[in-house]
Amino acid sequence: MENKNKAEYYSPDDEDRDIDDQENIIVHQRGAVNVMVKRERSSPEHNSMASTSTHKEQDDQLASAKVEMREVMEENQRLRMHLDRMMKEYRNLQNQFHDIVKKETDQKSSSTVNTSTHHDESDQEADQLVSLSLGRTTSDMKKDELSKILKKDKGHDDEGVIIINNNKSLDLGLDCKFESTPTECSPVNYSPENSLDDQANKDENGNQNPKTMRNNGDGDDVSQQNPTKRARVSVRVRCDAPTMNDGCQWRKYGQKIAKGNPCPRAYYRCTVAPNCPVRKQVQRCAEDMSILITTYEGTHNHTLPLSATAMASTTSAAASMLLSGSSSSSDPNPQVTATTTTPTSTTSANINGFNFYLSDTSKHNKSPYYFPNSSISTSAPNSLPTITLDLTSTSSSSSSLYHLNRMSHNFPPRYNYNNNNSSTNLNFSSVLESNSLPISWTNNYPNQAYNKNNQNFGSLTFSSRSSQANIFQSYLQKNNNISTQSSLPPETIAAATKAITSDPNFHSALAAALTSIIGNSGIENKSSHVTEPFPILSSLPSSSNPNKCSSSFLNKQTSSASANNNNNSNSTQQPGNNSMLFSSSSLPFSTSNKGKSTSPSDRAATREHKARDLSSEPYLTALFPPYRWLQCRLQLERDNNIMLWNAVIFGPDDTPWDGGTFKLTLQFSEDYPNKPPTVRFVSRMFHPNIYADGSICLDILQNQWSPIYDVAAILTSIQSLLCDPNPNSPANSEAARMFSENKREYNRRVREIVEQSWTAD
DNA sequence: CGGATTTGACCTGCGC
DNA sequence: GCGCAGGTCAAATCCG
Repeated sequence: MENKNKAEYYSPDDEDRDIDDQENIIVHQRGAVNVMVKRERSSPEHNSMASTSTHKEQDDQLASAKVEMREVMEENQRLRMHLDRMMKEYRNLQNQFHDIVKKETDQKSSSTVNTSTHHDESDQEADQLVSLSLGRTTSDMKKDELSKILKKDKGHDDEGVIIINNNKSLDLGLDCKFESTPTECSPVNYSPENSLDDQANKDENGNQNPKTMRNNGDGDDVSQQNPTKRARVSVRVRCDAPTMNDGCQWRKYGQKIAKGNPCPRAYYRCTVAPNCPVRKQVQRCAEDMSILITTYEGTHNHTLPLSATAMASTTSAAASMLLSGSSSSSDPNPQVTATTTTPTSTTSANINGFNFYLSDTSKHNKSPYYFPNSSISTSAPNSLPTITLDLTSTSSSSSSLYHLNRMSHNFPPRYNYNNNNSSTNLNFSSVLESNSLPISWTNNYPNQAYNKNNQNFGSLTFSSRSSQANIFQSYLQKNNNISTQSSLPPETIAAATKAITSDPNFHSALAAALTSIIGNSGIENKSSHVTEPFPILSSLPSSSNPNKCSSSFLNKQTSSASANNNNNSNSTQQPGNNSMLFSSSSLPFSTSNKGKSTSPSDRAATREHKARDLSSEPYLTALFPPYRWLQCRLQLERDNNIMLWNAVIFGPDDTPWDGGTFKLTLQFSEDYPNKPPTVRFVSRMFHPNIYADGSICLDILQNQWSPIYDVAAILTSIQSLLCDPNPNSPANSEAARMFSENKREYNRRVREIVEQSWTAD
C-alpha cells in the first residue's frame, strides 16, 4: 500500500473546500485547537477484500474526521464568540477611556497652559500615559503605534505590559500633570517627539545640539531626551561581580576613573536593540568596595525580555516619581521640588513593590537608612537628578521594621502579621548583610545563569530567567525577613511560622481559601467564616495542609530548610500527567502545542478536562470584588518547604473589569511537591487594556506557563500599583460593608462568574 | 572570525 | 581661554 501523506491546512472559513476532497492529512489549526485527520488513499491495485476493508476503514475515519471537524468548528465558533465579546468589552473600555481623557484634557486646558498644543488628540492620549516600563510600555511606543492601539480593536501584544493611566495617581507618587508631554511627565521614557520632530537635536534657539549631531542623528539616543527632564536611577547593591545581572544585554563602551573614586567607572549601553538609548554606569563605592553602584539613564525603546522588566519598571517608576516631583515645580532642583510631606523632607512612595524614600539631600548628605532605601541626589548643580535605590541596607532592624510595616500598609491588614507578632521580626540586617543581593545579580555571566534545574519553588535558587523573580526575591528577603539563602536557623523560621499561623484570622482566611477548592460545595458556607474585613475567595491545591501554614503579605518565600529540594526537574513547562489537573491543551490559547497536531485521544482528554467539575480543580482564581483591591497573600508550608500560594486580584465590578476574572492555573508536575507548580496567567483581558477607572493595562504571561514566582512577582507589582493603602477609603469601606453583609451571596456570585468565565474559555 | 572589551584620544560643558 | 571632569568614540586587543 502506498501511503503518501502530506500535510495541508484547512481553514474552516474556507467554505468552498470540501473535507472529502482533502487527501491524506488535514491539519486544522485555529487558535489552539489542533486537529489532525488522516485519510488513506485507496489504490486500484488492491483486491476487493482489502479494498472493502480499506474503504470501511476510510469510511470510519472519514466519519470520525467529520465529527472531529464539526467539533472543531463548534469550538471555533465558541472562540469567535468569545473573541467578539472581548472585543466588545474592549471597545467599551476604549470609549470610556477616551471619554475620561477628553474630560481631563478639557478640565486641564482651562486652567493650565497646554504645552503640547501641536499634538492631535491621539497624541494627547498618548502623552497622558505614564508607563512603568514593564516590558515595552505605552510611552515607549511611538505615537503612531499608540494611536493605533488606542483606535484599533485588535492588536495583541505578547509582551507583558503594565500601563498606568496616571489620572488616578494610584498612590504611586507619580504626580505628572495630565497636560504634560511625555518628556515632562516621564522624561526617562522614550520621547516620541524626539524621533518625530527631532526637537531634542535643537536647543531653545533651534540650533543643532552638537552632542547629538555627533551621534549621527541617532534619534533614540538618550541625549536627545529633554535634558532638563532626564533622570537617573542609581541602584546600590552588594555585589562581588563586576556588574549585576539586571536582565538586559549591555555592551561596555568606555571606562573612566572618576574624580573622588579610585574605582573606575564603566559605561555600558543596552544592546538589546540597536538604537536603544539606555545607558548605565557601573562603579564600585569608594567607601565600601563591596557595594556596586549601577546608574541607569533612559528608557528602553524596545520590548524587554521578561528578565529585564522588573529592573526596568522599577527604575522607570523611580525616575518618573523623581521627575514628577520636578515637574510639579518650576524649580529645576529636584532636591527642592520633590514632594515632601514631613519636616525632615522625606517622602515615600511605593513603586513596584519597592518603597522609595526621597530625601532632601541638601539636608541629608547621606541616604537615610531606610529599606529599601532611596534618595534624590545631585552630584553637581547641573547634573541630572538622580534617585538612589539603596539595596545594601545597613539599617538597624528597628528602622527596617518601621519601613517593613510601612510597606505592609499596602496590603490588607490581616496579612500584616509582622505588625502583630514580634516573633516574626527577625534580625533584618543580618539577613541583608549576608544576602542582600538576588542571586543572579551576582552572576558574572547572565546568559549562563539560566538553569531550569534550579527553578525549584521553595528551593534556594532563582534562575536569571527572570530578574523580576530576582527582584521579588530580594523584595522577599528584605521584607519578609527570610532570605532564600538565609543563614537563619530553621527554628527561627519555624518560630515565625508558628507565630504567624497561630493567628486565628489566618486560619479563617486559609480555611476559606482551601474550602474554595477542596470543598466541592462548601465554599459559601466555609468562606463565610472569614472574619477579615475583606473577602478572600482563592483556591488552593487540595494537598495543602491547613495545619501547617504560614502567611504573610508576601506570597512566596523560601527558607534554608528547603535547600534539599530536588534539582533534577527538567522543566517547569512540562506537565505532569498524573497530577496535572488542567493540561495546557485544555485551554484555548495553548502555546505548548502550538503548531503541532494533537491526537484524537488528546482531544478527548481535552474535552474531558473541560467537562470536569470545576470546583475540584486546583486553579487559582482571581476574583473581583467591587472595589479596587488586590490580595494574593497566602502561602503554605509543608515539609519545611514553602510550597504554595494563591492570589486574588481585585477589580471594580462596576467597571469594564466586570466579569474580568483573572485565572491563575496551577500546573503540578509528577515531582510535586519537590518541583514547583507552574502557573499560567489566563486573563480575559487582552492588550491593550486601558480601563475606564484609569488603572491598568495588563497582559502578562498570557498563555504561558511560568514558574510560580514569576507570576508572584508580577502580582506583587500589580498589587503595589493597585492597592489603596488607605483601608478607610470610601471604596474599600463600601466593599467591606457589602461583603460583610452578605458573604454567601457575594461568594456565590463570584464563583458563578469564575466558572462561567472558565467554561467560556 | 566575529563580537565584546580595553583604552587612549577626543568632545562637551562648566567654573574660574 | 584654559583646565578639569564627565562622557563618548573607535582602533586595538582579547576571547570564545
